[in-house]
Amino acid sequence: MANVVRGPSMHDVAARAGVSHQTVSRVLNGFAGIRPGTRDRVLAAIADLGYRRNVAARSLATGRSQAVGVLIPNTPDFGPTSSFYAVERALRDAGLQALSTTTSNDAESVDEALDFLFGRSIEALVLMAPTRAVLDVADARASDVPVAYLLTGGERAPWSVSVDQGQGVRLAIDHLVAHGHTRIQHITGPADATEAQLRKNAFVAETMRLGLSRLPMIEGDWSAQSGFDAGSHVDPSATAVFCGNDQMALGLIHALGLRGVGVPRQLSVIGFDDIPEAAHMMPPLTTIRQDFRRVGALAVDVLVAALAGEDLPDTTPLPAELIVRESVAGPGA
Amino acid sequence: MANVVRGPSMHDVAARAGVSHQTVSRVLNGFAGIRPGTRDRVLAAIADLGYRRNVAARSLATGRSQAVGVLIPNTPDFGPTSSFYAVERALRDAGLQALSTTTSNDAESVDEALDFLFGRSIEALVLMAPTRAVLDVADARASDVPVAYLLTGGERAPWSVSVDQGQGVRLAIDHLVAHGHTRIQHITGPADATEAQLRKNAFVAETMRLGLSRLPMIEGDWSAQSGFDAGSHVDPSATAVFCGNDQMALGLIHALGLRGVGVPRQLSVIGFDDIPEAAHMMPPLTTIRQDFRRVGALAVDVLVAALAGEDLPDTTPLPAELIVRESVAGPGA
DNA sequence: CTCCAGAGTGTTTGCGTTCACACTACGGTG
DNA sequence: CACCGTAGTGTGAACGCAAACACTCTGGAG
Repeated sequence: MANVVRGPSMHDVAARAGVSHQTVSRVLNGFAGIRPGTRDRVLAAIADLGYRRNVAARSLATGRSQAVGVLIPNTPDFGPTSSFYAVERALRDAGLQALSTTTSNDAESVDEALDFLFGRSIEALVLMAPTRAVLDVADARASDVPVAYLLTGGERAPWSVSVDQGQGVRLAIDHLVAHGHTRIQHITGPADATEAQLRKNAFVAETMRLGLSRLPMIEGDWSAQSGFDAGSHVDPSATAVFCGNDQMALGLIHALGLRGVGVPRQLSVIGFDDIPEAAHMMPPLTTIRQDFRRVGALAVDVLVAALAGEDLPDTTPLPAELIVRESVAGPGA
Repeated sequence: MANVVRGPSMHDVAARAGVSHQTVSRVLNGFAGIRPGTRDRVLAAIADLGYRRNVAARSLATGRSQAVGVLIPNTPDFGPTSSFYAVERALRDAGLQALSTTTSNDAESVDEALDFLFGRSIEALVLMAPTRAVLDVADARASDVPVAYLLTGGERAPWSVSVDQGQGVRLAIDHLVAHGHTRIQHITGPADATEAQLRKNAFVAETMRLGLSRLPMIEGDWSAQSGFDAGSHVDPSATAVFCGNDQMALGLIHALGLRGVGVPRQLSVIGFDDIPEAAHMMPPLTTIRQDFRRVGALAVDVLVAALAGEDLPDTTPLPAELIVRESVAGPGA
């Protein structure tokens, strides 16, 4: 305590401006009813002294932290990262502080991360929960603050913000079908990932609805490497593959190339996400775009509304968008 | 203030345990000289009440925030993101709180971000400064806290943590030369990016040292799209291209493919960074790997040492590593 | 001229914690 | 047996701010 340099306090500012510290507080908080001359003197004193309000004292006095926790999966993937950046920005714009922490998907790690966040008395939480395990851990602790869910694909509505996975999948399948494909195989994301399951379920539902052949699914883990590995398990009779994300599509196309299978000449491939690299893969990848930034911003809107006691904004899942490039052609074209 | 629910305080715990609040504090802070029985009673009371220490009050009393700011460029690229996650993790492991905020590279945005961070009275700062502009803004404000620099490529030593850009570039050039290339062209990162300039300078130095042909440089902006655009400006006499990063290499290879130029048959390409997708590009990309996570962790080590008043750890730039794949062959192979 | 309303400002208290210091009880020493 | 050191614990103040309340002017109505 002794060796810590403390900056000027309100009292110092007040002394210099010849007013009371309360007046300084009022100026700072934009209260009405301050004589312009007084306000100017206070402002000048603040500038002179380089005064900054002490956040700790403020939050102790008010009992509010102005902090919102953000739990981020520790994989530097384009989607979650984009959403996170959007969340951070929106939070700051709303005058809130983002308290972010990364975590792996195991229960212990999540629990520890939540301990950290709740320990800093966050007022709300953005939970990026790619797996049910993460969701379960979070559910296990009664949270007295509002929580917005990301990456859960609509689960926990209306508190979840998402892109409509089912609609995105249908966009993909219908595009393949429009090109004449009936034997479509699916490389899924990891079994524990909520969005992977949603895409898988939607894939099954849509192929059944359209009466398409049912080919075995191949499970990947989102990584390009797993897409590559999946390449050796592609059904010989398949004419198109719907990949759970773009990275796996990249790996798959690599593997196919090694086996002399041309995309899209011999096999069509469609991805999901539309990462920036998708446009420059060989061939450029036809895929389903998700607006990650918008999703992140909307999550903050939800929390801000909740904190203000207002009605929540509309959180029906946002539409995905088909991006047509060159990895899809007719079967046997 | 009235409508805010406040949790139990030290006094509540003390009352329940039949001790003074000071004893509770001592137990919490792990002071020696507490009778085991007393400690147990306090611990039990804490558990019963679900007591959590109030961070605001603590930091007001100590004058320390335990918070370390992290300034992140708002581009969700693999490298910075990986480093950021490593920083966040290391900070938490060190008992510090990461206060992260993203920013674009313009002065105003950076200034605003720094306002935010310093306004929360951070004790140290991890500055991810990809451009000189960011560095300049940060320099303009006298910071009384230690700052660790990332992405500056060794500038601001010993406070900067980086991968040795020069050595990485030499690795790349030497690899190309070993394959018989003498006409190597360079696609640079954006002119304002520090690391881009370092790579460029190292490229010039190394090609001169080896007496290689001097071909015009092409400026990109790190994006795959800019690499693609660069494709139409590749010198016809070049036999190899050294790309400032992997994404640009991806775009370049795409553009070359469109013009019927095979990689590496007709032109060799080498990247930089080794993003996870590099292994599955067509062809798999030979590139220079940077250990982003290690760099992030080391930045925290620097700050922790500085805060503890200890000697700084060794921050000589870390070595880059050549990853040989298939995008490099002999000229006219 | 007195009174009152209200604009503008000051005073006091409390937020939950740590720090500095004070106190108590107990055992050993001279 | 008085004394002192020390282990264990308590007391009061301070941290910087916001909230509640109290005060002092000024000008206009009566």
